[in-house]
Amino acid sequence: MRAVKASTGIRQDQIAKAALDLMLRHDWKKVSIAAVARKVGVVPSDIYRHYQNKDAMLDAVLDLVGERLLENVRAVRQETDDALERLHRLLARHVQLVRGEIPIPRVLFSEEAFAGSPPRRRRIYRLFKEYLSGIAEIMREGKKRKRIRPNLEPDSLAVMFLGLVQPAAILWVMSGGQFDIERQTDTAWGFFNQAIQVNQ
Amino acid sequence: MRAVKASTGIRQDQIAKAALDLMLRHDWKKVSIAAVARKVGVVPSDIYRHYQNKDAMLDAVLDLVGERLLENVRAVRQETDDALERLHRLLARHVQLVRGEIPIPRVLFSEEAFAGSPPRRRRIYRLFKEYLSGIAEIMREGKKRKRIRPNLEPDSLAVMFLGLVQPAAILWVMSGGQFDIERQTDTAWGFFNQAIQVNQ
DNA sequence: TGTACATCAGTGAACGCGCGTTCACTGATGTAC
DNA sequence: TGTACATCAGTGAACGCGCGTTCACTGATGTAC
Repeated sequence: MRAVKASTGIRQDQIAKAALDLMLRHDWKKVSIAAVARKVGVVPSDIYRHYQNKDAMLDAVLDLVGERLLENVRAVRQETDDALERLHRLLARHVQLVRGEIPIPRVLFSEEAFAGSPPRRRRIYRLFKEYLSGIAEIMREGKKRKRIRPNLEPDSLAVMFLGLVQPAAILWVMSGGQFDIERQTDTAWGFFNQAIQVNQ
Repeated sequence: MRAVKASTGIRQDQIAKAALDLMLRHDWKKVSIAAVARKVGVVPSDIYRHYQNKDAMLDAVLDLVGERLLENVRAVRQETDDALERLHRLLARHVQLVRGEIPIPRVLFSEEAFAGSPPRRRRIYRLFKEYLSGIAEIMREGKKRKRIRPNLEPDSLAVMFLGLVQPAAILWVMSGGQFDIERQTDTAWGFFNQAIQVNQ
């Protein structure tokens, strides 16, 4: 049965999302053009109508992921003024992304991140850095408002902040959902929060 | 030129080490039988004399990595009695492994860890867990000797400990060695150490 | 000590599968007159 | 309002490359007598 026509703009988006979704279960190499096409409801060769090749498709997927991460930073900034509360919520949102919609570990620790073409690697590195600097910015403001201890360096602290989720996220994926990521990050947050906040 | 004969025991070891070495630069999928063979100095088909298939080869590689990690735990236990010093040294050793000899991120966060066959995934998960429980054990002893605060839970703390290196290790690999992993882990350790130790 | 045979590691050609990509086509949708 | 043509998304067959794996072989090493 012939698929209903759709404009390239729409299809590009559908394709990127389908690919990202497939990455919940497989890594990029195993996400075949055929599988993406099947999910979108077209035939493999039609993908090439909308993306130059598989590589260009990956760029679109990376954009999606980056967008989601930065969106979370923006959201928690709006939700509250308190740096500690912002971080707490960001952590929760990050966990939600990992658990539900977005295979962050598979995208950010993918082979492409480690050994892809230099421009691709730089792109992922930049994405990572942008997220980190969003986190650092929250911390900087927290220091100014005397919520976070003055002797701590925001940039290093931001990397440590990621360390609160990362091993947990990996254990969670690796265990097939067995590992209790919520509990681990809750505990980790309690510890981290305690260690960075200015004592009243 | 025909390769010099060697016994299967020796070749198996050479092959596993060659494969692990190649993983410093490529992920498992890209580590071809041909490349491993070339590195060992034999012809691709000879690999099958010593391993049933590529999968069996990966098991051997995982054994190597696991062995190195647990070896570090044993070593720092012997070097000093103090829990905090043990942890500090373990962190340094872990960084050394990442930096130099062993592509820990590529092995432990590999596609095989995330989506390999269930037995393979369980195997890597177990390896991870063993390392973690080695770390937790050091912490438990530290609590007993009143070096580590009594209100902290060793198992969660061990995962957090991994969080001190993990993001840094990934940034280091991703940036092609640009990111200053030493500085980051030093800072992170100072922070962590301060937060877990019993104040004198 | 030498000879004959068994054992086993190393070789090279060939096979086959998965999968990304190309290409000439079909048919639907939009637009000019 | 209807017709003709241009544009562009969707199709299916075919190609080619990379790579794991097989297999019948060669030749070196070890061992029995």
